[in-house]
Amino acid sequence: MLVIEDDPDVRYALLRGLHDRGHATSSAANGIAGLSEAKRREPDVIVLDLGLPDVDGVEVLKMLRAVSRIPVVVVTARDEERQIVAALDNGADDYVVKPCGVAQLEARIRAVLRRVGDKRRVEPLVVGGLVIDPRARTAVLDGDQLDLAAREFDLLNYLAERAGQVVSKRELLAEVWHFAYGGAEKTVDVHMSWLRRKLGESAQQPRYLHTVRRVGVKLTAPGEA
Amino acid sequence: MLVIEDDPDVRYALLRGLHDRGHATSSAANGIAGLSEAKRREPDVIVLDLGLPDVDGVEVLKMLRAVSRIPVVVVTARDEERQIVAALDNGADDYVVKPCGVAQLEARIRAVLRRVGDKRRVEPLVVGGLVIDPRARTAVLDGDQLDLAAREFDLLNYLAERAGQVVSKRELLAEVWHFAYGGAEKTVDVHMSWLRRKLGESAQQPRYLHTVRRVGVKLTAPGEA
DNA sequence: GTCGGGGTTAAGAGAATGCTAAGCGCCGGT
DNA sequence: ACCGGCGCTTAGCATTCTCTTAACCCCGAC
Repeated sequence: MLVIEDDPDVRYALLRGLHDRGHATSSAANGIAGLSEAKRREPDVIVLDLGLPDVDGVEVLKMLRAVSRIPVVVVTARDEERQIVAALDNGADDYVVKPCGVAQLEARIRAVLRRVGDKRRVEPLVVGGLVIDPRARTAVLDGDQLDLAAREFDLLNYLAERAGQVVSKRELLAEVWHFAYGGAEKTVDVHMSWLRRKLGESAQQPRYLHTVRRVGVKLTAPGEA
Repeated sequence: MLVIEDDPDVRYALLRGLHDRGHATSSAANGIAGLSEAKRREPDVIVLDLGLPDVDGVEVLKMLRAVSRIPVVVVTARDEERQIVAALDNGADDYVVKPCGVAQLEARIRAVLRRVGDKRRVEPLVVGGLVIDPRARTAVLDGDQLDLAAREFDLLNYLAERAGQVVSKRELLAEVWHFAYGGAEKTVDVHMSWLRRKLGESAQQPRYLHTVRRVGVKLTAPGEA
């Protein structure tokens, strides 16, 4: 889910609301950044404000449609009704008139996803003896339910989504902690340690959580590389 | 499909347009007539103009909501923004700003129908020893009927529809309380507490209502994760 | 040996939650 | 119109839990 919206207040409100509902979110404050984000992240849905500072929203939409068919929900202020038509003609999947609540927006998003066939995974993630259900926020290891704190679960979930890949601490700070910049990487170490304890392993004898020195960490099933 | 709209031109335009698209339609020119039509015909959707000659549209909505949960799409002129908020707070499912085309209105109607469509379940919800009948608005726990206030029932029902999933308080405020923005999350806590009492459990010893710290709450059958 | 990374543990600050009680508005009865 | 009850929200306080920071240790590379 990518939100392209210039007003920081609105953007933040949307991100928070959508994140709370279990969407993985990212955002951009203008059209150019939005397009590059869209290409980089390949979100399942894009929420696009028409009133962007740099490029007209409809232009953004055209450029998007030139390369992908990611569903787009357009958000627009009232006095841009002509643009709504243009947006729909250029492949927008739905639109919402501001001001609108997050609930309404999310309903539209759900509807759009349903329409195009929601490919979002609803199945739990499985990595070896680990089963992670993001919707229930439960993690089961070899049949035993793990009791994880919020960050611990988010961390494990993020790594499980990328099982087998090395993930840098900086990336974790950005994606799991939602720190735009900086943040102490040490914090990640601490949480990793706790996670290892709860997974019944240690850094010396890792089973799932592997440190890759100077690079980051990797979650793999035991026995695999 | 019932259209409650005082302006004859608009009314006929809507009726004709909607009829042409295969909806069974009826109409009323004022609030009183609209309410009696709604009661008599039990339409699947109601299109409600806020600017009625006899009764304020929001009042009509309130009266409607007192007796039914038929989806309502509100139609409003531009300068009635406060009323939009009031309408949504009183249970409107969506709104459209005039002037708008029939196509647009119909899209909204479709979206609303789609949204409530899955909710038109006739079967009661069952979660462990809990049986919830949304139509009768009754909840039974282990054979005993629970005496729930309106909000308590809505809350329980919403959670039961998503049994096993974690739901955030903000989502609850949006979906159960119909607060577009903000709202005090403490309110949810209080209702949760009351619900727990009536379910014969406490936060320390939960059976159905589980707190997921920093995320939200989850309704599950006892014994399940 | 020394330096840079990591790993682990400990502890305090701050946030989130649970619950009681008070306040308030709405509605039905009189 | 007045009264009383009920349901909902707000306020406050106690309590629990999480996250971060800080400190110290270990290890491998140079």
